[in-house]
Amino acid sequence: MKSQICRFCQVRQRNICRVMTESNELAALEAARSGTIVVRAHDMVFQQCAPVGDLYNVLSGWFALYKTVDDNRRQIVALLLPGDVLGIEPDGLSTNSYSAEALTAASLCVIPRERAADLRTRFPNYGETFLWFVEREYTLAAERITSIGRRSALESIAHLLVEVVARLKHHYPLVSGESAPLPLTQTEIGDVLGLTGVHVNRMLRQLREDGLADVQPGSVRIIDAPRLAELAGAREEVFAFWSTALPPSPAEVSKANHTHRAG
Amino acid sequence: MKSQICRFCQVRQRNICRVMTESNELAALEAARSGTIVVRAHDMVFQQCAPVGDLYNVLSGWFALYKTVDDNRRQIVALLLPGDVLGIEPDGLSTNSYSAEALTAASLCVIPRERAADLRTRFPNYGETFLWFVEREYTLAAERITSIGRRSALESIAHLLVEVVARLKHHYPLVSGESAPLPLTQTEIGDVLGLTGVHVNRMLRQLREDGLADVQPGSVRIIDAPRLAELAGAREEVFAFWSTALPPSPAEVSKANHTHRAG
DNA sequence: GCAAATGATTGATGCAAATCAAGAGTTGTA
DNA sequence: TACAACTCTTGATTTGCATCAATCATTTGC
Repeated sequence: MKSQICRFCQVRQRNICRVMTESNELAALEAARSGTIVVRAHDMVFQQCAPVGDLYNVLSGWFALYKTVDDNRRQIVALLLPGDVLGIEPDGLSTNSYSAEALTAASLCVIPRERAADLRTRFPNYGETFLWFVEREYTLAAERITSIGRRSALESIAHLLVEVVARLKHHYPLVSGESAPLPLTQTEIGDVLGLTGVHVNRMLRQLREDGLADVQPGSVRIIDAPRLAELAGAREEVFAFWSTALPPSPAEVSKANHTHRAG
Repeated sequence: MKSQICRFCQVRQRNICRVMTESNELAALEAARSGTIVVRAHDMVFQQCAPVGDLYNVLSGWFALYKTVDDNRRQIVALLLPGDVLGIEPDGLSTNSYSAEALTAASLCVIPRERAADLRTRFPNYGETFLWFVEREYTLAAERITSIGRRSALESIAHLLVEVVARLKHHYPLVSGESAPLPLTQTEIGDVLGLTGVHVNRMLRQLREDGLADVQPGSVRIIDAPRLAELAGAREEVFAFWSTALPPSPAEVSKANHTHRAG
């Protein structure tokens, strides 16, 4: 049954919807969503100056959010992985402040913006979880600012690799813990870190020669995790958070939703 | 009466609390807050690796959120003005991901973190407004990433000046619209944009010589707003948002809180 | 009212990363 | 099969910004 799709959703345990476990909550989710979008690699989801549209949950694939300064300067402001929220914009902004495109073949769960607000209001724990995901994106953005502003090219690339592998562990308990998909071209890595593709190439070669990490088209292999993390200036605890942290547990959630409905 | 302080709060119309207008809502705010903190310029509010503490509303003054890479590299990830929320961190992170310090003499309204969560849950519109402020910070962070990553030093300084003046208009309808306080040293401007103080100095001189803006210790004067905005690559609408946008109006809010309590 | 910081300003020099250029693989496709 | 379009790679050159260094100009403290 089409209307029961949320019950069988593969990524529900890893995204906002995880706090919605009871049958009326699942029904509310199913009523709120307006469909699924499947896109190919390099398809654009929405564009910077277009009117603000729907919200999305990333079901599969990678996305890049980016801003264009002029025709030949592009800055990726966020990388989105399965479970992440796509379309964060403060209410009152009439046009998107960034563009979004798929980096790989991907799929999205579509939630009209006002229905998401309705869910947050009716189910406070859904609201709390939504907030948690936005706060998490903010934390990543702050880290990115630090990389671009004050870390050397080598350090910030190392940091990005460690970050991505940590975030991926969220979704795929990797066999070795040292290898992961990385569907980014060198130019795209440059667009994330404010560098040119040429320079990214040289820094990747150095990481390889130094025996820290080996980036091949489509994948990363972490060779010496401790030294790579040290180069990245990584705080152990923060990466642990990215790889394991989840919003408040379903148990807490359902309790709070109950409390609220009862009060 | 001490317990009635929120009713007379000067910045309430400009911060999260603006949606709490009815007397039970104000009472809830007053019960939630645990006090006011007054700090001097350069006082630290909390430090990067310390356990996550309270949430704050900025009542007056400016604050800087920053990360330290090593002893001699510092990156300011956000500038906070009156009305802004201080202490955004996703639940589950046990230590702060950044430090916070006052740039001027300033004051903060203190809200224990779990009580803020309680307010969001009990008053869904407070929750929506809280989310709005976090989303707004995220938007600013994305813009900062773009400045540092893909704009020249001159462009990103121009952008910062336009941004700050726009955000200040929120609070102080300025007489001329062209002049504003800017309690940042040149080194601090550099720490915001990933530049050295020396280079900031040269770029500021150029802005002055080109007749775009005049930054003096403690203040900015925008001389040619259109040309400065063009140099900044500013989208008109976005700056308009920063200078005027507010979260959902009290009218909408009180309606929704009612609806929810009734349902 | 003098000393000691602190911040602003300017010059000289060095380097990290951009830009320009060109060849080698790869992938898609006509 | 071959052509077009990417992507990766490497070398040569340029440049924007950092670094080092010194001199002023303001504040702050005693």
